[in-house]
Amino acid sequence: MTAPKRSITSTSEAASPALPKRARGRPRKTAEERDDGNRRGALLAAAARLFRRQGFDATSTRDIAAAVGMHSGSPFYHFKSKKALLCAVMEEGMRSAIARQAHAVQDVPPGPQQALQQMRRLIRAHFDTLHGRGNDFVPVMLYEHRSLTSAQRASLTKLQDSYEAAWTPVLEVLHASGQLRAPVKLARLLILGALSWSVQWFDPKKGASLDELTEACMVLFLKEC
Amino acid sequence: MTAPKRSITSTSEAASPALPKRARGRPRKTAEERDDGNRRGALLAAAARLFRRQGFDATSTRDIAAAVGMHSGSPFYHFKSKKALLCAVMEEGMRSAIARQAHAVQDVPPGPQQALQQMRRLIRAHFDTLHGRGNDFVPVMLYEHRSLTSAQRASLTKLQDSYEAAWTPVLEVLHASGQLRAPVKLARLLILGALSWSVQWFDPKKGASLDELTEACMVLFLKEC
DNA sequence: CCTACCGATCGGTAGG
DNA sequence: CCTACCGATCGGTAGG
Repeated sequence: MTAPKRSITSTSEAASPALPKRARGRPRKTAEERDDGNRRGALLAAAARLFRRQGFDATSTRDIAAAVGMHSGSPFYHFKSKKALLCAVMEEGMRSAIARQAHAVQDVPPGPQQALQQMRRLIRAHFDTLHGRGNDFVPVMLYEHRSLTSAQRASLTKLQDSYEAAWTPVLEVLHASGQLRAPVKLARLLILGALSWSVQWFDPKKGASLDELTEACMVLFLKEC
Repeated sequence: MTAPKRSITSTSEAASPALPKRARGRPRKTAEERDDGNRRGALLAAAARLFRRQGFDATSTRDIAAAVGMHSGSPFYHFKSKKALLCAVMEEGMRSAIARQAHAVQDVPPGPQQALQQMRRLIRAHFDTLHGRGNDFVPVMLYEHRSLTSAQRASLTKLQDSYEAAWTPVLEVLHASGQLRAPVKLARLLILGALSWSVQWFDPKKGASLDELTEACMVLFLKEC
C-alpha cells in the first residue's frame, strides 16, 4: 500500500501523513528539524531552491530527497508526483505573494498622493516577492509554467488573476489623473513584465538596491513623481 | 568513425558535412526540401519550434529528428550534442535579431523627433523578433538560458550585449531631452524586460496588434508623445 | 519514511 | 545519414 487515498483539497494533491505515529520511528538524522510533521515543508523549500537554480527537468526527485536527508522514494509519500510537487511550490509562492501584497497596500493614508503611494508599495512588494531571502517559489513559477499539466495551470491561473487584479484599480486611478497614459490593461501587462523580468538580471549583491529599482520604475512608468 | 573533427569556429560546434558527396544518396523522402545541404537548417528550425513549444528538456533529439524525417541518431551528424543544437538555435536567433534591428534604425531622418522615431523602431523590431511568423529562435533563448554550458552562455552574452547596446544611445538622447526620466541603464533593463515578457502573454490572434502594443510602450515609457 | 526494484526514455556512439 | 545499440538516469511503486 502506498499513501492512503483521500479527498483532494489542493491541485498539488499532496498526501499528508495519515496518522501522526509520533515517537515510533528510529532516531532522527540530525537534531535540527526535529519539529517533525514539517517534512513536507522542508521538501517544498528544497524543491523551490533547486527548481530555481537548475530548472524543473534538470532537478531529479533524488536531488530533492537528498537535500532534506530523505531517500529516493520518500518524496512520493508526501507528493503524488514530481509535477504535483512543482505545483505545490507555485501555489505556496502565490499564496505568500498575495498575502505580502495585501499587507503592503493596506493602511495607505487617503489623499491626493494615495494612488502613487499604493503603486510604489505594489512595485516594492513584487520585488520583495522575487528577490527576498528564500523567496524562490514565485521565480520558479515565472519560468516553469510549461511543466505543469493543464489542470494544474488552470488552478494556478486563478491565483495569478487574483494577484494581478490588485493592480487594476490603482492603475485606473493613475490613468484618470493623467499620471499613466497607456491603456490600463496593456500597462499592467507591460509593467508586471518589466518587474518580473528582473529575475533574469537583478543581483542583490551589486548594482542598484530594491529601493532604487522601485523609484526607477515609478519615474519610468508615471508622468510626474 | 563519426563526423570528422575539425577546427571549431562556433560555440555550437556543428559538424558540417565534410564533402558534398552530392547525388550519391538514395531517393529523398519528399520532393520538397530537395535543396539538400540545408538539412542542418531544417534541424535548426524544427528544434526552435519544438524547444519553444515544449521546452528544451521536454524535447528529445528523437522528436527533432522525426520532425525533419530523420532517424534518431542523425542529428548528431550535424550537431555534436543536444546542447550544441540549442546554442546554434540561439545564435541564429540573435544574428537575425541584430540584423533586423540594424535595418530598422537605419535611415531614420534627422530632426527633433529622430530619437523618438528610433525608439519606436527599436521597440517594433523587438516585437517582430519575438512574435513574427517562424521567429521561434529568440523566444527559445529568453527562457532556455539555463540549459547552456557556461562557455556557450559566455559566447551568447556577446551577441546579447551587442543587441542591447543599440538601445543605449537612443535612450541617452531621450534622457537628455527629458523624455525619459529613469536612469538609462535601469531603464534599458526594465524596458527590454517589459517587451520580452510579452512572449508569455501576447497572442497575435486576439487582443492588441503589434502596432498598438508599440504605441502603448511609447506612451508608457516616455513623457510626451 | 526506507528498501529494493522496474520499465521507459534518452543522449550519444560505432560502424558503415 | 541509417542501423543497431549501450549505459545511465529517472519517475514512480510494492511492500513493509
